[in-house]
Amino acid sequence: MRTRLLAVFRRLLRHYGAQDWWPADSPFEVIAGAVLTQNTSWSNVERALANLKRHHWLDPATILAVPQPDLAHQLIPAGYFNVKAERLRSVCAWLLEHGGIECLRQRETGALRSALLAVHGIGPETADDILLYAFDRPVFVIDAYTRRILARLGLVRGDESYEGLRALLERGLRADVALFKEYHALLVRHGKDTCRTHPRCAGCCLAHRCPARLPA
DNA sequence: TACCAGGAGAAAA
DNA sequence: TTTTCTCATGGT
Repeated sequence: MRTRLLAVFRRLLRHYGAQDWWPADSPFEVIAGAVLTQNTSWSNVERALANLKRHHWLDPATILAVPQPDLAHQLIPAGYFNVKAERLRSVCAWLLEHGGIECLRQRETGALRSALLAVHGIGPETADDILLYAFDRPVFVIDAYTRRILARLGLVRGDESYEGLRALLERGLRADVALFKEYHALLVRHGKDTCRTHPRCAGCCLAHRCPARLPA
């Protein structure tokens, strides 16, 4: 498993180059982006984040001080703006209640993950985005791309539970923050890449050496 | 026009 | 417990 997972990683890295995720200037921007990107394309998230930056609102205390309708208005480009305004406020309240990001860094990964999952609006994938990219914890993020691509490559079944698939990959690769960050980024990069031979294939190119994208 | 995108929670079955 | 519905904008 480890050998095959690393082989896929090396092929993706060779083909796309390092993605250097997460695109953010601060750990809090990672957290905000993780909430805003739920079921939403990143280009739309960038517009909402730009709105927050323009207003100098990209800060937990400020976001809590702003009236929720005003916050929601700035989140319109990211879609689900009422839901996301509430979720962003929930995670900001949680951060402040626990002394902020740097204070939370003292916590053990399992305890931190449980605490994150208890926050309204933070599910497994969002929690793991935050743990890996904001807290530098060796947690493998499972998203639709990961499941689809690795299933098409025959490395996993594809119908595993979120936790089952995460455990499978973390055991297979061993704890490596830098590897997990780059691997997830490359899977997303590949998943977004539309194959000219097989539209919306998301992964077939690696599996079948699609001539449209991978040299024979 | 219909579908999808870097999900999660509530409601219904 | 599992499945379905809701939230919503922007690009293809």
